[in-house]
Amino acid sequence: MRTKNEQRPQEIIDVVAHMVIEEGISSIAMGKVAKRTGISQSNIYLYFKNKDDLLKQVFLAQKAKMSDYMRDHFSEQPGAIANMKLYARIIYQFAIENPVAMDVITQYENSPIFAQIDISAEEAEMDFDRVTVLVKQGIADGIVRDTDPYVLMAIAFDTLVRYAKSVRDKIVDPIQVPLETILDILEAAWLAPKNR
Amino acid sequence: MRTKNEQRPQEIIDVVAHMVIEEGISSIAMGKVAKRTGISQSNIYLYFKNKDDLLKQVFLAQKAKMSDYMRDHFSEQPGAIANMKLYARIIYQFAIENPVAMDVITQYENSPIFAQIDISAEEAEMDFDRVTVLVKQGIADGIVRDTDPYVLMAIAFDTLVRYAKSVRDKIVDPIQVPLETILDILEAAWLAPKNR
Amino acid sequence: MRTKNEQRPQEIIDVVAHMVIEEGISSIAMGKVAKRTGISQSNIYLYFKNKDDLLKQVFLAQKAKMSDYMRDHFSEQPGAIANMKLYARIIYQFAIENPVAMDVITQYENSPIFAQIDISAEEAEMDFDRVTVLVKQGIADGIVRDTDPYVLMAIAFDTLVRYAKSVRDKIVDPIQVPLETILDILEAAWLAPKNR
Amino acid sequence: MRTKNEQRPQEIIDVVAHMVIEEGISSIAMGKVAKRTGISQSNIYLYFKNKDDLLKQVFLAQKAKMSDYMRDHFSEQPGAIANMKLYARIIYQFAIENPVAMDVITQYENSPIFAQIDISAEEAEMDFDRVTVLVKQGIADGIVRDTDPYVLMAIAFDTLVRYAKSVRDKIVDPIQVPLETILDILEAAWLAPKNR
DNA sequence: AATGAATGAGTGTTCATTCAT
DNA sequence: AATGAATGAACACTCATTCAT
Repeated sequence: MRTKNEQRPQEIIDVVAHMVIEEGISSIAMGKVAKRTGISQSNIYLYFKNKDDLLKQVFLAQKAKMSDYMRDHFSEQPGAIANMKLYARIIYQFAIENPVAMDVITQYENSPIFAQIDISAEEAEMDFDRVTVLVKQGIADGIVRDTDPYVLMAIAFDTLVRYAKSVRDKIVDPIQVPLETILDILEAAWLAPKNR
Repeated sequence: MRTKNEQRPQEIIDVVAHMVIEEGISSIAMGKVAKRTGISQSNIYLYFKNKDDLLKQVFLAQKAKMSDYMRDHFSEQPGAIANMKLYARIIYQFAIENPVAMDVITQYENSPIFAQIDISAEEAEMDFDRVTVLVKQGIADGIVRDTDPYVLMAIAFDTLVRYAKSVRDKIVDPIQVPLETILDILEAAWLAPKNR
Repeated sequence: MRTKNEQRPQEIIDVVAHMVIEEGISSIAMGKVAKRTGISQSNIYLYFKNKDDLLKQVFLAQKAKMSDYMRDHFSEQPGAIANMKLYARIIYQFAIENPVAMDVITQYENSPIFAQIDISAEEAEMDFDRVTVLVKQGIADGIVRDTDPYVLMAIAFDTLVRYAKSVRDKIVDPIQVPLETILDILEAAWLAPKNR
Repeated sequence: MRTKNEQRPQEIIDVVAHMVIEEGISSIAMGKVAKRTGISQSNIYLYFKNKDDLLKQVFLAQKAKMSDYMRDHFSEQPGAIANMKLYARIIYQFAIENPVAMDVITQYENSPIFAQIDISAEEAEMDFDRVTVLVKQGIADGIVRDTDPYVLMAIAFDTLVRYAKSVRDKIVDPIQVPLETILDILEAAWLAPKNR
């Protein structure tokens, strides 16, 4: 028998990820994927059950990339705010280093296709868990603003993603508005009122 | 004699906007649009050059709706922060009152379709112009944090959109985290450090 | 607007009927149908909801052909046996004159595809109704063998179909075994034992 | 050493026969066959030249089953009619005991696939040979109706097959219309007119 | 102006068969 | 001998768009 080409599924996923940011999820077509990867259309079905499965795998691969990146770079800091800042910093770094992955993730999360594809909730949710515990501690200690940690983290996430994208698209100049400024803004937003 | 035809394009746009949030941009089909509007398929081409044009008009219509809403509800307040808060409040109100329009806007802005369809940059950009002047004044007065106004307004925009969506999706409870809390957070983010 | 080509659906049905006897139901493909009719594949869907619908219409058209033929040629005779013989004769004549229709009908009725396609029972059932009443009368009069009329008619139907097919395929020589012989055999089978 | 391989072709044939009556010839797919038998898809081609060959072997196997059954159960009786009745009885019994085989046979014989697959005429023809000799003797003796023996036997065959199927499908109640009635009908059909 | 008819290109998916080991 | 990998051709069906009136 022929030996299996082990890298192929990953290769396909990578190609589709690029196609997603180039043309959008909605115009991903199995035929185009085949053409871009140079394998026959029917062959894609050896690795993926169907188109939905392929799209799901593409999304999960990017999520995994981000999770791995976070795991590799995050280490607990002294103080809730320091942890939150580190978290934000890592997201930015990831967005800069992996623009494709980041774009794919945000595009999926804003697409109704995403809702149709059956992705279990835990797979889909932003992985705020680890830092959320620390945020809660910060709130208990009176350092962090006493409100839903999800809201605080979401603000950070959205802001960093937008910032990274703006920098990439040259809408914002990172010299004039460096990452540190964004982190300062977020710190101000996070801090408990009495702590200012 | 008022002809029915002049309403038709708007009617089609409204229908498509609803279809976009129901099924996503990708599954908009001219045939379905024809069926939903009761207009013959070929007739759509009397009002729109092609599908891309239709989708573009749909997007621009929602943008216009938001601009109109802003114009109708915004009135200059004393103090930069008050203006910014009002601006944020209006965005939230619009998102709540016009979920379809808001969804369409964010869906488009996160999709490369957006880039492919020929929309001139000024049409696409968030219309921060009016409040931007006031923000700049606030910065000059030393009240508002001295950084790119676009960044400050984008944080507000993204945060409110996410908040409105989270409320709608019941991820965030508006009783526990009321709009005022979000505005407080934004105020903290906006204020010049020395003003805290 | 273009004027509708009214004959097209019928034309398609005729072509498919011929394809059925040439290649079998199972190898009917929309692409082949399109090629044979000379219209574009997508156009078939203007006239038929889908392939199942097309196959169903093809079958029903042949059934209708047979029903019409029976209606046009059957007239009540004096005596049950005379009626049954006339019925048998008409079936034979129809099979000879409409070999395609007859083949399609028998092929459908022996195919599991037939079961999958949703054809209401009354549409599918052999139309023995009219003659059945007369057979029952014959039984009541003691002329016809006292058993299920369906069985008696089915024997006639199967026998005539086989006979017509055998004649066509030159397995049986109609000079040596004329239709009258078959009818004699059937008469013997039908007659009540005491009437012999 | 008995190798497993020699049973494999037969095993495949049996599986396909069942699939034929479950889903019809048309939906037999080599992939499905492989899955059902647990043999790898490409391995089927070790035993069968191609799909047509497989289908042909399936058909011939059922024919052989019927021939064997006939050989095992038929024994010459005194009197032509007795022989013919026994023949008919055996066909019925076979149809009841081997519905799969019987269904496959009739499904094939009513399909042009049958004609396309290269099956030599003698393989395909109903094997009336043995009893035909006896029928001819009956005709010579003036007991059996003087006509083509093939016609007489075909009537019996078709009638029994239809009867068995009707009983199975509960269209005919075997209590109300027992096999003996069918045999009586056939006897009446067979007998030379003067012998009634 | 208005529209039903028409279609070629494309959609996702399955399939019989061959290849390479 | 045995089999997983691979594929081109086909499958049913949809679509954006144009045509003819």
